Amino acid sequence: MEKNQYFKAEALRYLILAAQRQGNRWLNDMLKGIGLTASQAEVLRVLHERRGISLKELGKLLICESGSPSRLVERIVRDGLAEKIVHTKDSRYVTLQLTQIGEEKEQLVESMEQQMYNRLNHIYSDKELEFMCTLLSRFLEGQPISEALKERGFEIK
Amino acid sequence: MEKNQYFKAEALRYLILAAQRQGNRWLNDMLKGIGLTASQAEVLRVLHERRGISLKELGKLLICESGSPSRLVERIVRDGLAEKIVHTKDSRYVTLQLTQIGEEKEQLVESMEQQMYNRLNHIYSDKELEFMCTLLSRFLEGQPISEALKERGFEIK
DNA sequence: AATTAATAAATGACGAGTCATCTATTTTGC
DNA sequence: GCAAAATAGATGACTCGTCATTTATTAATT
Repeated sequence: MEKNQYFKAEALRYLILAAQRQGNRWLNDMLKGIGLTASQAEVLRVLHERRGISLKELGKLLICESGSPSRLVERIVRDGLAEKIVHTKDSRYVTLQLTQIGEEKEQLVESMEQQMYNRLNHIYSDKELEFMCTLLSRFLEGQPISEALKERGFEIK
Repeated sequence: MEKNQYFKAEALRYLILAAQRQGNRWLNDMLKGIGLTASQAEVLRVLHERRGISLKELGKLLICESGSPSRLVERIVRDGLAEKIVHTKDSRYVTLQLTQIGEEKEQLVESMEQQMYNRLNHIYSDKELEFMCTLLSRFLEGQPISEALKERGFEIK
């Protein structure tokens, strides 16, 4: 029944890719209703939790993007969901703050995400969720992205 | 220790996203050496296995893209790795074939992928790989992408 | 104080991804 | 045979995602 030594590793690779894409499509389908994308929604959630952080700090917290989220934020500002405030003491920094509309949309994002999490809770038992998280964490150990996950509180211990 | 009912589901969501991104960066780093992207590499692998399939059939087999891979293939043809041949009986169809250079690069892709699979085999036991595949398959059950995975042979049974 | 380093953010360039729409061709149903 | 429906692929528009480079500002070095 064994194909070759790489069979399961390759299957895992494509299953992770497929799961990420599928989940993204679900979320984007819901978010489309309020004119947001999954990446923009992640920014709103982070800015709601940590008002006044800089672009650089935001970048270190996002999972959806590894570099500087300049343009992601640019579109969010353009759409009136957040505003940039140049730091008074060090004008290299730009701090970010959600607008009233941004805060309102953030609330809607939360409820949409919960629909997705309900779905996951329905598919998987608590132990299964935990086991998958543990195994995926092992894969990411030592990578820069692990810092972001840790900062965001997604540590499974 | 429980944060809230959605904590693990949310962690899983972001861990899958992070793992997909991380794996993609690894692969792209390697592939950059031969001027390819991970998506292009997937196309080469599929076209190597199934010579002469149409764009539509290719689209149904790819995990990296859900729609029609018109432009992905466009760039591969532009770079001289494959050629399009209009079907003689039904000129709506375009069939695809790797060029000599395309075949050579496909071989290099295989060996680079194996490096990644070796890494996965080192991180995980056989049972762990299998369990993760089983659980991720459950998430994708009933979704169109499952057909692609099945066609590609990534069924864990 | 002037020059150099370092740092934050913006920008250019490119290739994905996705959805909607358009074009060309073939099938179908009468 | 011909108009309508179906189908394959191309294309437009938009947003990611990533890397490299540039710009502006501050910190460090001499």
